[in-house]
Amino acid sequence: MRYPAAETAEKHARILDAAAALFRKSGFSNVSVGEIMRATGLTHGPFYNHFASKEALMAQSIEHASAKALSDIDAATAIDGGMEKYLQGYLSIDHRDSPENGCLMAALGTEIGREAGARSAFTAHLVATIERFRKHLPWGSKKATRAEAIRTLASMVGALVLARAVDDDALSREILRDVRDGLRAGPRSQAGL
Amino acid sequence: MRYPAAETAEKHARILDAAAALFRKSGFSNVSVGEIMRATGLTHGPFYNHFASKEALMAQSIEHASAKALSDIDAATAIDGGMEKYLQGYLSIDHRDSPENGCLMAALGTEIGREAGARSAFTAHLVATIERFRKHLPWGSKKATRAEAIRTLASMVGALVLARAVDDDALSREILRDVRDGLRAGPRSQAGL
DNA sequence: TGTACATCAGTGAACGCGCGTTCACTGATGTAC
DNA sequence: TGTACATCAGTGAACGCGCGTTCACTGATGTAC
Repeated sequence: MRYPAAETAEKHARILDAAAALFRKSGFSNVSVGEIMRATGLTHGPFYNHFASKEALMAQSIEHASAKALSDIDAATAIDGGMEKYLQGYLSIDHRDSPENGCLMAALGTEIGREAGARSAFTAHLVATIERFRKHLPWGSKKATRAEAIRTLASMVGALVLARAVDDDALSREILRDVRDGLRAGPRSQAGL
Repeated sequence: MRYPAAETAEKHARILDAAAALFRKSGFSNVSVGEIMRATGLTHGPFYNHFASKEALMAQSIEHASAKALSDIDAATAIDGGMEKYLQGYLSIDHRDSPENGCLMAALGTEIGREAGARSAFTAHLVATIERFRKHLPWGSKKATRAEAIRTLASMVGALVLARAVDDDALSREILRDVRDGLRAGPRSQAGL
């Protein structure tokens, strides 16, 4: 039967929401089209009214999650000291335990390189994230270089990936805490080796 | 037909080699038991003479790759300045482009948390790796704390994951270079913020 | 040392299952008059 | 405003396919005598 036009756009958005959450929680290959559609309260058939294929949905769900993630950073950095809070929140137990609402890179990082469509959407997300980090890293504008933004991001993503992969809660918390402390200490000294 | 006893053990090892390489290259769910067996030159049937299930193979292939990876670190650190070379090699284009022979954590990081058997094998690997890093980080024994080892590892894994996920070769090389430069600079200063 | 036979890793057809995707059908909505 | 009908998102059965796993069978190896 025919449905009100307004509902169609809203269902499209609901499919994207469900896909973005389920993909981050379980990985691309462990989530079926049927599972995503069930999560929106529909049967699997109309999926192809909304998306050309599962692969197309992967790419679009990354764009969808990226827009949300970037606006979260923008909201955080709009207030004073917001970036510091953002960094600490990123390396929190809560974030570790809710991949479905969390960082794309930490949740799907190792799988994205294998999906052509996902890769380019992801690249755009990373470029935008680096730029925001560069502008807003809390240790002052003079030292806040693009290289430092990249190093900070790599630490954060690596820490979350390891903290989630590990079986041992004490070790997992230790990883998050150590990297949090390292960020609080500011950029790497240039007087090392 | 019956086969020489010596061949059986050798085939078991070949299955583990093939699995460890294919899993790192394509991810657990994108590699089938048949594909692994074909890579060893056998048909899929005898797989179950060697392993109880695909899931059991995942866990054992992690142990197998871990043993190899740890002995590589040991070999590197046996010579002077070896650890520095190891760190630079980790963040090289070659390593980025050969996940099948490379770091477990960077290749399967986001998938391991979802596989119970793989998780505990991975945890043992991470514990052993952290300990080796702690002992051998190149900026001198006084500053080489466990926390610094963890921070270094998180940076390296994050950098490789991002460098592989990205579509843009220049950005990918920039990520590797920036994190390499950051490691060369030594541990984070405590005089930051 | 030579012969008879039990062993068991490998073969390849077969299993049930869930996947991504397609399609004939339904029927309230939106539109033409 | 009221009626007739074309539209099209949703339904759910069906498709071919590859997956993990099983199993009756094969036949050279290793062993008992």
